[in-house]
Amino acid sequence: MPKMLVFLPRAEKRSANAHLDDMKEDSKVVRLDRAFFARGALDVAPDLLNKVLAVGNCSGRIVETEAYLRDDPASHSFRGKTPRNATMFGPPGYLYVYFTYGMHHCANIVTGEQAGEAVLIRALAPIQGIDEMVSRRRSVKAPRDVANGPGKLCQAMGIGRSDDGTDLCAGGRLGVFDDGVPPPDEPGRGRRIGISVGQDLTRRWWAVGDPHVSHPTPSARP
DNA sequence: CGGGAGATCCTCT
DNA sequence: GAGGATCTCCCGC
Repeated sequence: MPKMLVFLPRAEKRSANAHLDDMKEDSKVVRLDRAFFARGALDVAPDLLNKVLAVGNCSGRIVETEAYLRDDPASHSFRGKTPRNATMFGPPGYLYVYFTYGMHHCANIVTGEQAGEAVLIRALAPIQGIDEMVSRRRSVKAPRDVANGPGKLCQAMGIGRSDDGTDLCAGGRLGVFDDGVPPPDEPGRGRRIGISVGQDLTRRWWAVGDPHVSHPTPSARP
């Protein structure tokens, strides 16, 4: 595993993986394994709420997710495998990153058994490496606006198309962790954001009341 | 805070 | 060519 050198503050003497090293030393923190992601996206999506997405020195709590399956016209996998969405048809636990609108990236985690399904990570509550995340986010200062959207969180975490196909269960600098905080007992559930088809499906989940959720109100009433 | 327009380019038809 | 699993800026309340 290469030591990734990101934009660490000069005062920081820790390695880019210091955060992950800290998490490994904490017995309460465990990396989610293949089995977690091998389930259906409709089960994984709500279970990912309150889990921690880590990329090198930065991490954030997942507070909003959406599920995309093959039966869904809004899913990239709806019309079959292509060079772009190939990762979606691979094994679970891999990161599927796509580029859209000519300027944004979105990060998904492949679920199920090679069935072309994945869970879109829509928002994070920053935990560690906040300064670094802010530095990658133009003029945004408010912590609330650093990663409260799928494109924003990719920019903040430094996730790009080159990260597509990364195995999150392999122990690398990208991973999802359980730090002991359980998913919400009653997560919000409603319609997804920014799609023109498959709008009837309620496949979006979020942590109710968390200020980092991208769209707290629009889909609150499906 | 909410709505609307424009940016910008990769992907598939 | 058309259309995005979006974001920022700008306007109005």
